[in-house]
Amino acid sequence: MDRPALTAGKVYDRLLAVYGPQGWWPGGHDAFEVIVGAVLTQNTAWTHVERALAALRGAGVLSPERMSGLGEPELAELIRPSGTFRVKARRLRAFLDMLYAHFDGDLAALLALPVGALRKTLLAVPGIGPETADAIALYAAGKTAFVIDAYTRRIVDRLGLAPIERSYGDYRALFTSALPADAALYNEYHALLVEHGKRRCTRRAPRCCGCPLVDGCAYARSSGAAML
DNA sequence: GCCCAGGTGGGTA
DNA sequence: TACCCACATGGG
Repeated sequence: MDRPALTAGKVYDRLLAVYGPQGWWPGGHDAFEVIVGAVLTQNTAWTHVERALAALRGAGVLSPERMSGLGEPELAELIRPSGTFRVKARRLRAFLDMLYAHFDGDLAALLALPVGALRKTLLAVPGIGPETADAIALYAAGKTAFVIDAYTRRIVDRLGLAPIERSYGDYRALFTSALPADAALYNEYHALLVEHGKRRCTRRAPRCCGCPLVDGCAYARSSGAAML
């Protein structure tokens, strides 16, 4: 290596310098709304999720109690704008079933679990996978759970930092082993990776130009420039 | 008209 | 284990 490796901390510093704080669910948000959003955003743009959340709010069912009283087809219809709505209605129903079966509908009790137990409980719900479980643990419960998504994997891969085992856990360890266990940091970092990932270069770009994560590029240039 | 979005689970080899 | 596919709307 003729250049020092980019560390997780340095990547964060550069992204924050270029994009600024992202402010994803920075507290003060209703935990249930965050959980519903985490499920609705699966393979879906956030703008679509916002419409579905607005519909749920408008119908007055954005709480565990009220949503539980809804039939699955009715719920599906409300969240239609978020795409794969029948699948997501089933997943929200499965979450509520778990919440009532094991926590008597007490969301605060679920979210008070230690991060390991919370994650395990969430992963047992059909339709909640590792990314959604970590997103809920981090953004709804404020636990130190680092979220790995498709953007993060791609950015890590293209920086040449891919773990040997390309599993979810190994990507996550790449960050958690290099960073202090700080939920606010994890929150901001994931949001920054998403922001950067959305601005990726065109598929055919031969080389990165203006990307904040590549040494030698004028990363202070327009954030609309080609990215990793 | 095509591609993709803050994934997950089921099926097949 | 490693792919492939369904799920489905709406913005660029």
